[in-house]
Amino acid sequence: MKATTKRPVGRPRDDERTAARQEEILKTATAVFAVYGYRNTDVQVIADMAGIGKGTVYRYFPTKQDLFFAAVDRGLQRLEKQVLSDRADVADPIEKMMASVRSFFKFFEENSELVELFVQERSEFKDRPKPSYYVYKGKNVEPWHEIFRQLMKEGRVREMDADSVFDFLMDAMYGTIFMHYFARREKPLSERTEDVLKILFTGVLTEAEQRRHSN
Amino acid sequence: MKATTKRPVGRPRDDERTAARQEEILKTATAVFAVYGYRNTDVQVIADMAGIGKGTVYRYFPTKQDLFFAAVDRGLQRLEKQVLSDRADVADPIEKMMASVRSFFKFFEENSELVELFVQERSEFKDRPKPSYYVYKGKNVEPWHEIFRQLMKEGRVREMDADSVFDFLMDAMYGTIFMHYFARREKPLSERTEDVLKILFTGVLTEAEQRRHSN
Amino acid sequence: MKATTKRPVGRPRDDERTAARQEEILKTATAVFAVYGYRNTDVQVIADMAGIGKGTVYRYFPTKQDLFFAAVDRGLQRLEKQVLSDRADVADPIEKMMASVRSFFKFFEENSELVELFVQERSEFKDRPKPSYYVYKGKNVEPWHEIFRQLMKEGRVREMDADSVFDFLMDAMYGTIFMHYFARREKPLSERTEDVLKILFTGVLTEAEQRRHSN
Amino acid sequence: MKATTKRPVGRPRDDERTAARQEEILKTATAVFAVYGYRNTDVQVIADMAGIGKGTVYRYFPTKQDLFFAAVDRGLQRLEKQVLSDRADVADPIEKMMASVRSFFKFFEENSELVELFVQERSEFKDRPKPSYYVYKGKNVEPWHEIFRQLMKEGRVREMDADSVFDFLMDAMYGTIFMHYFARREKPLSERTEDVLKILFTGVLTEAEQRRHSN
DNA sequence: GATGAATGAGGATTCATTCAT
DNA sequence: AATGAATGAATCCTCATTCAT
Repeated sequence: MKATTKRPVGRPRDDERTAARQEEILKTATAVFAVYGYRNTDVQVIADMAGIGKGTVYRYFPTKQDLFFAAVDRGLQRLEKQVLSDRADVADPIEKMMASVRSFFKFFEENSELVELFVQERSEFKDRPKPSYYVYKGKNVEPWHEIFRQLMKEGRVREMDADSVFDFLMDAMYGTIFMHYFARREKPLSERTEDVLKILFTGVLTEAEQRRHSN
Repeated sequence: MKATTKRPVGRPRDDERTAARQEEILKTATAVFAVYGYRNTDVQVIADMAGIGKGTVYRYFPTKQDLFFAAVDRGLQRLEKQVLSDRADVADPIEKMMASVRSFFKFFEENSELVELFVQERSEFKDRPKPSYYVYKGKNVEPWHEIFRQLMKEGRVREMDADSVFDFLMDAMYGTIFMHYFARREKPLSERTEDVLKILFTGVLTEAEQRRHSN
Repeated sequence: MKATTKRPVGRPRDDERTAARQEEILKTATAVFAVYGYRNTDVQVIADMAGIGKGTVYRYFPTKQDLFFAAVDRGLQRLEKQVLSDRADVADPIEKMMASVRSFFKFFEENSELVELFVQERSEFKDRPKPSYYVYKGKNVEPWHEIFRQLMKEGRVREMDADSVFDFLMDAMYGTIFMHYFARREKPLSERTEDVLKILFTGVLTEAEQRRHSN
Repeated sequence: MKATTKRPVGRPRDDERTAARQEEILKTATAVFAVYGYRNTDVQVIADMAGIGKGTVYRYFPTKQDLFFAAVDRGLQRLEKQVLSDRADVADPIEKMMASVRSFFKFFEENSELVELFVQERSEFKDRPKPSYYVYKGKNVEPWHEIFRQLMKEGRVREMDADSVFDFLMDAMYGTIFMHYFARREKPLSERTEDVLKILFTGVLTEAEQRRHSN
């Protein structure tokens, strides 16, 4: 049996250095992948931009694919962290929704490279068992369902299938950021937030038409 | 004496055969690109699946890129044609909207490879001057604006910026199809149509909450 | 059994037409090969420039190589014809030499593409049993030897190995045209004729030095 | 404490090994290009003959063209070096000329592949800004002019345009080596040296005829 | 005979990954 | 541990030649 890690002193700094370098590589890789695309990116370029040797990159990430996935996952974690943080202090469920959407758009406005990474993940790795946004959604589906159920019980949100609402929300949100960058809109993403929330909340029809339409 | 037809005495052109073969190549290419992705697709495979020589593919499309773009454009044209056709006989503007959305979803349900092509186009050719959906949107923006303006004048749609509504509609629609395939939902896309329309039309809030929210 | 060609009248014009077309192809091919080089020349381009179909080119010349060789040979024949014609009326052997050299340079000045063809023949077909200039030289070696022998007998040309003189003459002549085009000299080739003849005839040393050198 | 050498802690460069390998590649490439011709040469063959991977060849020379040019340039440098070295200890200008010509012929006798490379350079890269022999000539033109001027002043070389003499010399020299290999002469090139020098110096005419001819 | 559509062998180049130092 | 030299599998594209019309 090997000795268990118990050497008390030694060089504990290395772990830190390792983590910092890993983060540095991921940051660089994210930027490069976003600009050139996964297939058009030469690992050498990432190494150069990170100021390290190519072999070192491979020391931290065994394959280019691993590196890419790690970059995507890092982005997802940062997204999740920011959204959770931004809505943490909000109590009212509707406000919570609004805060989430705002945070979501703000994040992608500041990290637009991530949109590219998501698209590339889908484009290159159709068969990745757990595409990233999927994971993200998975983790969030329960809390959101909870919010919706509560709002329906309170009579603030129309009685409808919680899944449908949630899916629509996700689709509208992801669709908005995708299209924003696909279509190269110039209006800042954050400025679209209120429009999206308004339509999501109240729909496009007038009250009268809504009623007529319900029959 | 025969009419002087310059010099071509040899094998006469067969435009029909040419067009059919081109269509065949595009169909095959669409399928193959969708499955393997642009970069992972070997033109040889397309040729094999189409049952022709590789040189023939290059005879019809000078580069792999040209072939890809042609496949995307063919898809767009078919989409446009179907949507226009499906809503042609609908008079009421709101019914027109509904018919469009239904047609749109139906089309992508039947041609899900196109979703892949769109994603790949963005992923590989970020700088294509006119990404396809963009063109599609461009052509449709004016008719839609017209519909919205009319509906607002009739008091059937809330007074709001027509651009915002249109963008939201596009985002929600494209977002829905993207997410549908990204997230590998199992529910058929067509079944989501009514949900999407309903939320789009009436929002998620109850009437009471909508009013409260408007203040 | 097929009828043997005995129809007395018919279309005797065809042979002429065939010959003219063959000549036309060779002329075009010479120009195109000279500009792009053998390997970089697409037979399609020759066909296009000749205003005929590619298949027709292959009807006249079974392979690209055959076409190239035919173009070279055509050039050689024209060269030989011109040189022989230009010196036909000259009686004095030294004048004959001068006329030949002048004619040679003049020909390549007017048909500089041929220089390219010769170079390419050597570059691409090292193993051609009978490289063109070789053939040319072969046909001419005997007449020239005769001229030299006569001049030596008359005491007008120094006693030396006729082969050496002939080789030197050929080398100096071909060397001059090669270098002229290789080095892209601007002075017309024809203007070099007298310089070359003078050095060839009298050498570069002064009389005094020549004598000193002979000891 | 060690001197701070930036970051490179990894495998140290081995400039010597690199230079040796580069030289090895060029030597192999020269031989292969000479035998098969530029266009008919598969870089894989060069790699195989050099006993290295194809990728390694491309690591040293980014394109096949670069490799070819490097091979030509290496040949030229060796030629120049040898000629300069062989005539370095010769003081008398005429002896210098003779030494140069002998050295030149000797070099190409021992490096006949270079003749092929020169021809191919012309054949494939007509538009290379500075064809090799051109560069060679350019570097040598001034020293040679100096020699000629001096000889004329001393009354050892006939008064004539130094350019004409130089061009003739170059043409005769290059022409001789070209023709020697084009025509596959069997007599060793070095044995032609004296013949060439003799004619170059004294011409072919007898003294009497030279005089008659000068009028 | 003439034409040009179809074919596929051939070859340059890229770049992920390995591994000697 | 870090580095970058070495490798070769993978792929796009060209174009001589064939052959149906």
